[in-house]
Amino acid sequence: MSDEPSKNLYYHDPFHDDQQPINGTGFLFSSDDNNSSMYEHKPPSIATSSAHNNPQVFDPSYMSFTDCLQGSMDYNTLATAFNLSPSSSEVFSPVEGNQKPAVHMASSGEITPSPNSSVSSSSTEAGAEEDSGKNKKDGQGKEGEDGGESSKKVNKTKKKGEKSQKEPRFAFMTKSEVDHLEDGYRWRKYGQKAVKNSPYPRSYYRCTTQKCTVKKRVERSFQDPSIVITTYEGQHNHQIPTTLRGNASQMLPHSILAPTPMMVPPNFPQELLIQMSPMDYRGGATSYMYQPPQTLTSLHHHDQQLQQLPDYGLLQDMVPSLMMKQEP
DNA sequence: CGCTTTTGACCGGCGC
DNA sequence: GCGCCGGTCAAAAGCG
Repeated sequence: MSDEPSKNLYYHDPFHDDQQPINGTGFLFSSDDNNSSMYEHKPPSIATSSAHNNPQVFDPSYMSFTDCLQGSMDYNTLATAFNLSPSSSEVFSPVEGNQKPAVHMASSGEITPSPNSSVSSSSTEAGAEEDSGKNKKDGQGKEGEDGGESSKKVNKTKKKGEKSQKEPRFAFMTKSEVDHLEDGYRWRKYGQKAVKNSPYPRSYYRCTTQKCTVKKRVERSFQDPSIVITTYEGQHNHQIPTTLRGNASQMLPHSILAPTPMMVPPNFPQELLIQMSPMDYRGGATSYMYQPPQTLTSLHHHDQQLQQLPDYGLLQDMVPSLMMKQEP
């Protein structure tokens, strides 16, 4: 693997083949429609084989994807958590259609090795990957009627009618040597597939907590092997299992959800913003942390705390001062 | 022994 | 209708 900081990253759309040049790193979100961002993730301190990799924690309150997922922090914070420079975060708004996704880079400061980056995403999984039938067998209730078919027949009873509701999802790129980044939750790998046009496979994980249907896909960019693209789908309906370095759920100060308005792309889909709203850190793979500077009106499901304005206070404790320069 | 990973098969959607 | 492809299943293997 190349450890050298790549100058030009290419984001290989997880769901499509188009890859776009990326300078530096970014962070991409994606939701129903999809969009994503990417940030750099310092490779695990000591090349842990690949078992558990702890994202270069920034100590006191260890933050991880989880934090991000749960919406207790914005991706700036998240970036910080991974020793990334916030300035290297970018957000793209997905665009339905083929229109080129709008890339936005937040240059809150520029402490990054990588000047500016331009990432484009277009992971419009809306159509195709829609979930080709997820929801199939609720949970895992396979009737196991193996009958007599020696051939392992996957008798899945998926109702085609119900197009399984599209779970909110988001993806982000991480610069890491390990594929499966530790995020506080427990995941069980349930599949791996070769990715077209890429030598790297895509792994499928499912949250092991009962009744939790959150899934995530992890794949490595073939353009830049040092980049890992993680896509979360669904929301956790439980708290972070207390395991990893302590009680993760306790490490997240509730006020870490300081959004960075300026990071919101002008034309960022409001719907996404909504879905990206912070829920409490009780769970929710799709709680995003930033809110549009102005609108948060049309709320959907997770609108509970959407409207509350972020509290930048605590964030300051967590993130470098530079990130705070952009407060309202 | 229980849980996770591996891996080939299967399923359904989509494009041709 | 057929083939491709992404996603998932589930038995077997691996691991602590």
